[in-house]
Amino acid sequence: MILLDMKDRRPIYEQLIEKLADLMLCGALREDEKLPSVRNLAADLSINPNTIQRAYVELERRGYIYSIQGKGSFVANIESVRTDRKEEIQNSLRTLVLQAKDVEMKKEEFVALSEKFFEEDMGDD
Amino acid sequence: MILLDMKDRRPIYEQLIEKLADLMLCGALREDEKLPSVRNLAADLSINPNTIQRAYVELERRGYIYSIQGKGSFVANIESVRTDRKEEIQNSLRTLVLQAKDVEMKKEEFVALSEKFFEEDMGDD
Amino acid sequence: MILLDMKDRRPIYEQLIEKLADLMLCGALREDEKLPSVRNLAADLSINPNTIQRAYVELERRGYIYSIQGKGSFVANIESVRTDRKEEIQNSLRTLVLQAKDVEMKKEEFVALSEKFFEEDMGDD
Amino acid sequence: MILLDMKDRRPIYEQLIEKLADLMLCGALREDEKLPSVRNLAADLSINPNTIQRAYVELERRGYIYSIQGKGSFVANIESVRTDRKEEIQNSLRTLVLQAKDVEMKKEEFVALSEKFFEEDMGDD
DNA sequence: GTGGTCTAGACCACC
DNA sequence: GTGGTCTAGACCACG
Repeated sequence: MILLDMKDRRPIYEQLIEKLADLMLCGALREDEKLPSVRNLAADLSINPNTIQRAYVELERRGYIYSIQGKGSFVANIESVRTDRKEEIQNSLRTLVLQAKDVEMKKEEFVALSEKFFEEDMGDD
Repeated sequence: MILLDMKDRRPIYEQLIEKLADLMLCGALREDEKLPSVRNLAADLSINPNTIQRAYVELERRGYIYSIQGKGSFVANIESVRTDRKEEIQNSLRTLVLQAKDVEMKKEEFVALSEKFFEEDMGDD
Repeated sequence: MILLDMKDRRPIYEQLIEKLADLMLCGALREDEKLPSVRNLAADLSINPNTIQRAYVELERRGYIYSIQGKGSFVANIESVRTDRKEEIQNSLRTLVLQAKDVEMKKEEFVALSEKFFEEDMGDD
Repeated sequence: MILLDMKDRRPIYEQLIEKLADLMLCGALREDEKLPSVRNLAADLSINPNTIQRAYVELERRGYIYSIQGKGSFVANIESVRTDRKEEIQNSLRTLVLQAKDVEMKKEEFVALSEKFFEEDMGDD
């Protein structure tokens, strides 16, 4: 269900956050559905429970999940996840455009690339 | 000439690399022009010479500059810098498009945003 | 009669204690009136009977209710509940005033806020 | 400089956050001043460095401090700390007023208590 | 069994 | 030396 990339320079807990958010966005985890327990997921991924816990804490802080002592962790409002992610994308796009202008890439070229990328992975959708 | 942001979470040597590459791209540093000496730049920016050295080593590894023993470091082929940066931008754009599709952002919306960002900072150009 | 908030971070038994005390204060539970049985209340709220039991034990410890073997639990002296609660409020207010002084909030501002809060929810009363 | 209460039910890292914020508010820690290093403070308080780290991370998340790899942690904008705290106090006060109304405490009594508390610790100021 | 906290000790990147 | 991440293993409160 979740694949970690140990070669990735980003910390594991950050990868976990992203992967879990992705699962919510793609519908694999639905609202109020129970997430795997800290210990189970740790065993599945063969990493330390503390690392899972850290990811869950951050997900809760962001309002993506809610945890209940003695019961487990559950998916909160998915729409807020989508909104957050959309905002992040806008920010990334803005800085990317700034960089594109630095290398004198023209608007037309940038847009053409965007459209190409949008279409080339259509099979995944 | 160079302003570092100590509060930026990225390592200083990385900021340095980016800033120096930017200076090459914008024409402030021309081909075969001499870069400031490690010690001078360290003094100017009041940071550790080791940090400058690390940035220069990385810039040389990427082929952006070349060093001559006893003479200093010099700007190499700027066009290659531009090409590299362009490739990085393409990769970033590809992953960004993938994320956009995850949050169900439509191609039209993405392109419209891109065009907006291209135009809104025209004054800075 | 009682609504629990499973997403509330406080333990359920603590919420139960507060809610039951509130019911006594507002007159919904009168002196010597019988409380619902542990099993009934557990069924009504669909939570574990142990949790109800824990709340009842604590309520008895505080002298808010008394239990008779084989008959059930009953409301004790409500006035003592009110007195207790009042004392807690005084303590909270004292520490809140200390904090207010730490952020250089003036007495006048604090009192004005208090008066505002007293009046703004009058409709609920 | 910092005293922890091991009997306090709140987690140590939370107490630490509060104490450090207090030190900023009372002027013992000034803007851009260096905080004790994670390891030093851990040794001073005889607790685990991880616990200090956790407090620092949360303080940084709230924008109270900023950390620089290899250099240390530093006090950020104190005014924002004060503003945050003030908001928390208002929220506490609002719920406290609601509770006061539940026990039929009159506005006049509440205000009188507030004023008394404001004056009785004047010696500490 | 579940989440939440803490300790002890390790390794890394950065300066 | 600094902060940042991770592991291993423990204990507690809750249901």
